[in-house]
Amino acid sequence: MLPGVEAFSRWEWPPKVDRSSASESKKRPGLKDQSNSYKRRKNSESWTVVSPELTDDGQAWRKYGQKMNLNSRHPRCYFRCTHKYDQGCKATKHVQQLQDTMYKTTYYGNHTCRDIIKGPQLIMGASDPHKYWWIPNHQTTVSSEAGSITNYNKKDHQGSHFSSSS
DNA sequence: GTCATTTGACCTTC
DNA sequence: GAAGGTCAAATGAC
Repeated sequence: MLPGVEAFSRWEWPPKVDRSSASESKKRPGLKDQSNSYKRRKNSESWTVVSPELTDDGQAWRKYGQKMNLNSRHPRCYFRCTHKYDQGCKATKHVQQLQDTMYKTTYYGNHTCRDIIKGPQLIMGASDPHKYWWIPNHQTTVSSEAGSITNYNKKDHQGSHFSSSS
C-alpha cells in the first residue's frame, strides 16, 4: 500500500472512538514559545482540489487534527507530511468533505522531503508543486489560491497540463 | 517498540 | 468572541 493511503482507507464519518479517560489531564503545562506557531496561512501558497472521491496523491500524510465546520455537517481533517520533523517538510493539507461524495482538499506549502512516491492519479512535475499531470477519473477542479484559478474539466482538458501562474 | 490516529486544549487571526 | 489551525497525551494497530 502506498504511503498516505492508509489514512484515507480509515476514513469514517463519524470516526469511532470509545475512550473514556482520554479527556482527562489534557492540560498543557509547559507551552513552549508559540511565536511562530498557529499562524494562519493568509497569503501562503496553496491550491485546492475538489474531487468526488479521496484520491491518493502519493504523499505520506499524517493526520494531526480534525474540526467540525459550522457550515457543514462534515468535519475538516488536517494532515501534515510524515517527514515534517525528519526532513523538515512543511507541506500540509486540509480535507473538507463537502457532500457525501465530494471532497475538497487544500494543499499548503511545498514538499521538501525526498521520499516522494508517485500516486496513481498525480505525477509530480520537476520541482514545481504547481505543475502536475492530472489523470482524473472524474471531473476535478484544481485551483491555486496563490495564483490563477483553473477549473479542470475532464471533457475539455483530459490529460492536459495544469500549471499555476503564481 | 514504533508510529499513526483521536480528540480536547490552546493559540492566532479576524 | 468566534472560527480556524496546531499541539500533545492517550490509545490502538502493526
